[in-house]
Amino acid sequence: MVKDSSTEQRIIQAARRVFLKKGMTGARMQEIADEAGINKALLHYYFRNKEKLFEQIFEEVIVRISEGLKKIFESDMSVLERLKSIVDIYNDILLDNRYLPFFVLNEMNRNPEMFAKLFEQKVVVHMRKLFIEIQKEVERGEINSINPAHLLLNILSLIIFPFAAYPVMLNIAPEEFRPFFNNFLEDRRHEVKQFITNALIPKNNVS
Amino acid sequence: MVKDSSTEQRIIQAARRVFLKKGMTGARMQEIADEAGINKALLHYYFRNKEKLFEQIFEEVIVRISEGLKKIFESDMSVLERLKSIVDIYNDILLDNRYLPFFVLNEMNRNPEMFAKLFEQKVVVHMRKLFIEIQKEVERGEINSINPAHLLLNILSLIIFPFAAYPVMLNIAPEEFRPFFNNFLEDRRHEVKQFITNALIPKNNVS
DNA sequence: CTTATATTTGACCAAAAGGTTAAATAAAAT
DNA sequence: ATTTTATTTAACCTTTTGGTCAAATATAAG
Repeated sequence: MVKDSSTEQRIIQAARRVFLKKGMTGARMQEIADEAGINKALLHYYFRNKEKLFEQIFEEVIVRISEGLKKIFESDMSVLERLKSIVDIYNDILLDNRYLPFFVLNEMNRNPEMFAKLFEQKVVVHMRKLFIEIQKEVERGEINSINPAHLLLNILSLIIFPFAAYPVMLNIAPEEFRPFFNNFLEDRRHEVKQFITNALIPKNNVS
Repeated sequence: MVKDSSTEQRIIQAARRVFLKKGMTGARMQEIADEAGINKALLHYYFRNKEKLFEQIFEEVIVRISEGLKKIFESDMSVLERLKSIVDIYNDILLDNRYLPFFVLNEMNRNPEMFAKLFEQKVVVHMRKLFIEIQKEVERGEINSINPAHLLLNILSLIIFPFAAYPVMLNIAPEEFRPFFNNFLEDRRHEVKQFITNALIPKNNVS
């Protein structure tokens, strides 16, 4: 007899929902069990403890994030195109799961070592390439002079942060300004690409 | 006899440290007591419960954040100057307390209503002004066309997110790239101002 | 000095939350 | 059909954690 994969899957899905929404410390095993429609004992039967279950979900998330980068680097594009692809890919991922930014930030802060370790193997290779490419592009005068580390973090910031801040922004925005927030997160894709293009293309380079 | 303000102050300082670092759910009353050099009973003698203590710290934080905005609006500047001032002021605040972004995001997510409510009274007035000013500036062609909501969130993202992401970035950055991360957070001030200036000043407007 | 008031503590309590166990049930293998 | 293995549960245990209390100590007032 084989372990019932549907129950295991239900648990993983439930854990994903709860952990993403509330983080490791905020999540409750009981809540995950309820969400999966089982009891706590069964939850512990499938996953020894909270840590183990969390790690599984966490790794899943890291994989999803790093796969995005990989995709970009398998294709053949200019730096600006690559950067725009990053925007597209991560905007998609975040639209698909709006709690991801909170989750990632939360865990970054709670356990930077684990985060760095998992991320390292999967992302650093690509980051290194991108760093070098950006530097070359700056030297060639194709884009404005900028420290690649700042540029990359600028882009990540522009994509990720708004997903975390959006619910609050919407709440505090007075009625009259609501129209500005229609379709807001979907529009980030376009807005961010426009913003970084404007910021990077040299002024004397008007086409 | 008057309540010993030094003990109360020590508690508040300890609570600030712990809450900011670990958030409401992650913080432990025992840890706050230890950090303040007292025991839990005394902690509860000064502050009825965790919620009350947390609210005090939380409000402090909101006040600090909103005071920054107020300062900007009491002075008389162009929109771009105002936006640059936001960068300066918040970069200072964050340099002074690097856990603030994590804290704010955490609480934004945990309790968006409370956040919105407290923020509303103190920030919305200024936000409304800035929205209108940005729109005017766009209409006059002084800056590139942009939805004010996106622009504001762009700026906040560029300032706030890197403080949360920096420790991890540093960890995963390979040795060879360490120089790019020297003085990183201090440089954000300059980098962000440059970036948004480039992004906002129209191309045909080279001075 | 004595009384009153404020401060501080150790010991304790109750609830929440993670985790275990033994027994029941279901499914597969023989 | 019977044995074996996997799944599921109710009840229970342990640790963590927020919170309380009565007693002790310090400080100020009369």
